[in-house]
Amino acid sequence: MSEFAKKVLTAAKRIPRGQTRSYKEVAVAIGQSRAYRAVASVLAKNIDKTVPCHRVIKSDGSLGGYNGLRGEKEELLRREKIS
DNA sequence: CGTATGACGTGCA
DNA sequence: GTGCACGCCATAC
Repeated sequence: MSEFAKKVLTAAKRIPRGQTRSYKEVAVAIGQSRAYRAVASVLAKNIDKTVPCHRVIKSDGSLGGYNGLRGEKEELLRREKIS
């Protein structure tokens, strides 16, 4: 796994439960603020269960994609946020 | 090695 | 406020 991907996954793991971070914020967190595109690509191809990638959303607050694991990103996030 | 694609973001109409 | 087009980085083919 590339270091970049590792950083992305780590950043995602650092996201507190009940909260969300935008792809751009994650990119900035790993030191590559302009790689938010790559962040999305990495997360898309690396569906790691150890990573709460469902907490990573778009900057405007939209859920974005999240396809692989459940497909119920909305409900999952909602449950975490409300709790 | 070069081209195309994607869970995006920002700007302009 | 919504929609379209361009730009960005890394990965896949």
